[in-house]
Amino acid sequence: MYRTHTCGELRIAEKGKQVTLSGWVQTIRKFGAITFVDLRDRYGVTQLLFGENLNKQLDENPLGREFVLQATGLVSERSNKNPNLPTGDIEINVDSFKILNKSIVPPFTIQDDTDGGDDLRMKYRYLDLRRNIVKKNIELRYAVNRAARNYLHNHGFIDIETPFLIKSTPEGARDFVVPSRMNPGQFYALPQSPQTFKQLLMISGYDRYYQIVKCFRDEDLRADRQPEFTQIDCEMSFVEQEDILNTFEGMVKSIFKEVKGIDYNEKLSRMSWDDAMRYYGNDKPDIRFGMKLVELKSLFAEEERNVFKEEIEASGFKVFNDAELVGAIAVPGCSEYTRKQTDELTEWVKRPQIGMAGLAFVKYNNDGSLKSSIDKFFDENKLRLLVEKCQAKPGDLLLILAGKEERTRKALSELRLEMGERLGFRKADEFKLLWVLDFPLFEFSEEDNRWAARHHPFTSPKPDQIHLLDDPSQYGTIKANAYDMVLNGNEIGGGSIRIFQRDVQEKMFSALGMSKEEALHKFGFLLGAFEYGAPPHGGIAFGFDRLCAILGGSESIRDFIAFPKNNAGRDVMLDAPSTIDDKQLDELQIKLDLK
RNA sequence: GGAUCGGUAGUUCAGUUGGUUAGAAUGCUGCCCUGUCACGGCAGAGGUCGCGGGUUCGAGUCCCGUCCGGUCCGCCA
Repeated sequence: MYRTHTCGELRIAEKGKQVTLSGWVQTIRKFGAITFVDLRDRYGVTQLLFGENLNKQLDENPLGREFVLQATGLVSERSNKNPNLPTGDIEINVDSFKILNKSIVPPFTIQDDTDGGDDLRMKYRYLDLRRNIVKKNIELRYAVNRAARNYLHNHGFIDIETPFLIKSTPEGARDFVVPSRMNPGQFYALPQSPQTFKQLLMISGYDRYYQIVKCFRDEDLRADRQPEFTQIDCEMSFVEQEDILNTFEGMVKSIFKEVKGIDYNEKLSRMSWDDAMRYYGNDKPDIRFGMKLVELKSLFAEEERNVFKEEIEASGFKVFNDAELVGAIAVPGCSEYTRKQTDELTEWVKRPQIGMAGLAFVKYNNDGSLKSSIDKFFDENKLRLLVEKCQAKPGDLLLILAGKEERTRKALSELRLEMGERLGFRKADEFKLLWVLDFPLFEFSEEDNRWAARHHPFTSPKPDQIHLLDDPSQYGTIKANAYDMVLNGNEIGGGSIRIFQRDVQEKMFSALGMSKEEALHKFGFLLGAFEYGAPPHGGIAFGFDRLCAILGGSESIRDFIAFPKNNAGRDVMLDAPSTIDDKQLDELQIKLDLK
């Protein structure tokens, strides 16, 4: 028997028991005649005491860090207790031990505050996973998984697996493809989501489906984006949007309760997509703090802008002149910013990623006076108007951006988040959930010069707007029965009520610039299925990795995935992807012609 | 496709204006130590300064290229 107990469970109550533990050597502390060893396993750390009688044996079989050790001895009360350790009242007075396996010196220390860099940790991920801090994340992930499953099971959902080798439909993200040996020249695609399968399951009558499932997208990575990631994928029949919102509000609250012990009692806030864009410049607002965007253009009436035109252009601040959007945020308590600080913010918005031409500011000083970077263009009355419009308070710093609508909105949003971050308004232990509703059905793709589905092509328009699908000039105004759940400024879930009638779906495909033949070729199976009694249905999918990361207080999902890819999509441990043998290529009848 | 930061001891990093033998901490090895738990003390080993080229009397330091890693933009229905 390798062990009678784990390294995390022994307490003073077990004093006097003869036990055997197995685990990894965390640290060795040698004191001449006696030696302390901290033995670690998944469950914790227990101190082993090697007395004088074992010195000879230790000399012959020296221990090292990360050796796998089995030790038998008596549970003893420590003379010096360690209150920082759950097992800190006891130690094992070892009378025999056995080295089960040796270890070479690990490339980084297996500790919470490891000295290892990311690169190295990923290369030796199996060692990194031994670290308590990473183990906690992996355990948290399982807790979220379990909480979701429990909730969904208790609400009548069943888990049905859907295939991974499916058909490529180049709509949306780029597909990962897999060559078919038995069908030379043909390829499977890995699913970006089980979307069409879960809709087919609704048609089959499995009216509550879920799956915690891998999805694949061949797009560039980010700290919160991996090429293979996991979704909590759900679909329901005979439901309206309200049913789905309530059901999954419940699921997320249940996850909060079970995983974090948080009672999220209030009903989730709801915001229209229009309002999200207007007040936050963003379809996933972080509502842990205010600093809403204020549109100021109305204050710069045409004639007044013209009055200042020349001066403004001469000053280099011409953006006010022909700006599509002039917007501001009132940053609380920053009116005392120095020139250096405002200059730094100006540089910040000028970075290519933000791409603004400049930044104007108004300091609303605590004594009520105003000081701005645009004093020479605007008299005090005008500045007062700005301040009032922003509902600023003394002590606030107004930051004003102007330019092209989309870019400026985005920049204001980024600036708001940045200032929120700098001022400590984005606390990792505060959680604010939000539904964003009424997304536009389409967005125009400049690249393809056509309308594209904002969510996906199976999303239903608002029922009273379905007729607008017949009028391309109205595409921009159609709203969808689509919804996102947002947690602290992150989209954690999104879904929609689906189209379930063949003619509507055909119109949708046509609106997306797909010919009838093309639609049949790509989605004939779905169109056909719609003709056999498809029920009204809708669903949602949650980004499982991202949800775990946020609950774990991290921006990066990599620490919540046991074996993640790096930012070039490589697994640095396996060194994958890699080339394959000529034999494999031959079998697939594939010839490489690399450019 | 683009921007940006980084690459120096096993590891994390410092290295001034280009100037003698490239440092610190930690880890590692050895010795000492009977109550540590970030043990302590003494001694020691450990370097292709990512790689290639260039400028220079002289390059870790400057320039060009390249590779690797982090972050971001584009992209991600």
